[in-house]
Amino acid sequence: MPFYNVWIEHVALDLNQTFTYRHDAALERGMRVKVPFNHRELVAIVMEACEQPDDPSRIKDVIEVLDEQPLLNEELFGLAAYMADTYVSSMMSCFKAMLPPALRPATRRASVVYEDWFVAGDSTQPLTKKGQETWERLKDALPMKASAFRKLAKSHARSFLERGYLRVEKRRKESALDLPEKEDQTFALTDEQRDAIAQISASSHDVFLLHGVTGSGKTEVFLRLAEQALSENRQVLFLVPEIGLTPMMIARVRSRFRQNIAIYHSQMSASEKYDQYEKVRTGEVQIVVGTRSACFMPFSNLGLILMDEEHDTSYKQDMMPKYHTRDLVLWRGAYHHCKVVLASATPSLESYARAYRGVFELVELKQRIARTMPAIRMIDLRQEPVVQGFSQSLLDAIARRLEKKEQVILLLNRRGYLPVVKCQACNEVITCPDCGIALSYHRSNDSLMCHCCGTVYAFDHTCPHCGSKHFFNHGMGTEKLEQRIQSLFPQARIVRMDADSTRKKNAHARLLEQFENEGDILIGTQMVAKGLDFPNVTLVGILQADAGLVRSDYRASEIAYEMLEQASGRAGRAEKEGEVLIQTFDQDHYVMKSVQNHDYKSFFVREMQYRHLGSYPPYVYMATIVFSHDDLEKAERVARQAKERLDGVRVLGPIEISMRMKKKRVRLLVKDKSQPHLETVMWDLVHHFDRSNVKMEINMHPLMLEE
DNA sequence: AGCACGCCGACT
DNA sequence: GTCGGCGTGCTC
Repeated sequence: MPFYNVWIEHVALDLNQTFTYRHDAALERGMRVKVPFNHRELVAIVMEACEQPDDPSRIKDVIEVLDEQPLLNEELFGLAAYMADTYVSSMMSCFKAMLPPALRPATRRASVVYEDWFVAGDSTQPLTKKGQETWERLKDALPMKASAFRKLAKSHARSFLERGYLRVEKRRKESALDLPEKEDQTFALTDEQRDAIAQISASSHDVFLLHGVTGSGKTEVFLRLAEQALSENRQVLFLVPEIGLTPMMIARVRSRFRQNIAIYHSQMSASEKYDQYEKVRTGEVQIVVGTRSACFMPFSNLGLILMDEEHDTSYKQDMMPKYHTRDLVLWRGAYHHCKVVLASATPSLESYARAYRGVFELVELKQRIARTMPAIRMIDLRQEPVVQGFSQSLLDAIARRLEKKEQVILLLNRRGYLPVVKCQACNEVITCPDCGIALSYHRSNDSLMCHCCGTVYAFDHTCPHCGSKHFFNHGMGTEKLEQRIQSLFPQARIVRMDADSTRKKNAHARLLEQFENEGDILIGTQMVAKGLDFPNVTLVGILQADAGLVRSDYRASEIAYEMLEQASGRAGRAEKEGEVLIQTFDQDHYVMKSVQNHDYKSFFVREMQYRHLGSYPPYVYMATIVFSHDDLEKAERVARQAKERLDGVRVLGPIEISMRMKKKRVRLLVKDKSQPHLETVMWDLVHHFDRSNVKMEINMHPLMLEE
């Protein structure tokens, strides 16, 4: 049959349909071809052979076949279709997300990137005195990247080359990430770990939620489960939120499985990604450890999927297609009839709710290995004054730890920081009378705005509860904090970690190493709350603990709980007993109470009531639609027209949100009890709504409403 | 998406 | 008279 339906290269939703071309030789689904399309040549992916169309006069010929073998197998084709449906995206955008860069439709073959390295040559030619010194200093560091050597040797590199001290060698560009080497250690299992493994192995369920407190030895459970799958000759997918944040965990998995493992993450070069992808496809490796994009690896015989820190928001992609890794691995797990283990010390409400209802099987690890949970102490800021961020209690505690040569982590909570307005006299936050949500302050026009219904209120600088005119001034940077703590403890060696200091490649890992080896105090934003495991850290101090609680986002409490609980888990991870101090204005808040007792379940129960009352996930499914245009009026008008069209679902908005790419933006929030119904309604909008030049972007199941 | 076509204003 | 601005329509 010489006719084929293909998906063309464009990712636009307007072109989310197959086109028919003619080709006389046989083509297989998943091969790339080059085709003429609207005055140009495009790459396309073959979907299927088809009958001769009704109007064959328009049909053009395939220009060239680009692959001998299909790039995507039947499973991955199915996954693309599921992803496109679920996230209201085009098939092509899904293909592009799934394939490593080297194999994406527009690229012809894997491009291998080389870079210059210097290796030592054997030369005895004379050098200048300065040159000799430089050579002595640097020769032992060879071989080394040419660019790095040039930086260190200043002007000498050229003369070294000319005189034969250096030779240039082309080497394949490698990942910028250095993972630590680690000796493999197999730990004896505790009874609890043994039970967890036995429960998962013996169960007839497919999906598990492993709820294990920080330090309960989840990694060893993962490794044992992986060993089991491997012994049955099946492959293992091990997902982590960000490679850079869990270097020790990766090192442990790698040291256990050595040659058997592929690592896949966003910082790798295109050719490295391609290599790893091929190794999985050919079955050369059996285990893949990777970040969210690793969920597309071409496994043939998957036996186990592990998803660590399943609550982590980096599992949700924020570009089209806006997929959540969890949904995709559940689909793949079902396809391969293999077990999926979602793990976290602070599970997402969605996952825990499913475990609660028995959709997933709950497995718990309640005890730390040979240690107790750290003691948590609330410092009531209504009783004790804060001076430039610190209470006296916290400063005393820091001094005690430094004296004992132990390490301290200080966390400044700025997550999702929105400038809410809180009264100094009565401690109330100004809220929207219609929505009951904290209003956020907008400096530009000195007004208060509700990010739920979009109403703007004038701010008369008077508390509506008590009439006071004094408000708390939230807002302190890590830099200021560092200066302050340095002046109080001049001897202390301080490492600061925030978005600013970690902008450079590998800065993250370098700063952590610096802290572990020669630091006393680590100051950082919430990024220091995740995954770190330093045995000598015995005190964790949290400043502005309630900054997140008064956020207008419906997930504020969940995020705050997660942050506090994860941060507490950083203290006392070895034999030394840990201590956590939380500075709060609101120690009776249920988030604070639950954290203090390490009681996730009580947090869950309270939070679910709130979600139920407000009609929020997991009780409803949500989607946002963002309209963007130069002209705000026009974007709003089209948004209102779209709202009219959305039938049988609840729609909130439109509200104006922040500008992006110089475009004004407005947002609709859509809610419905049925996921399939929500999908149907959104697809209907995409197909039949005339958005007349206004860009429309859909985000299904968004995690962040502020965009 | 991205290109051609078309219909208007300001220049050699 | 033409060059080029970007609105509209179409793509097997």
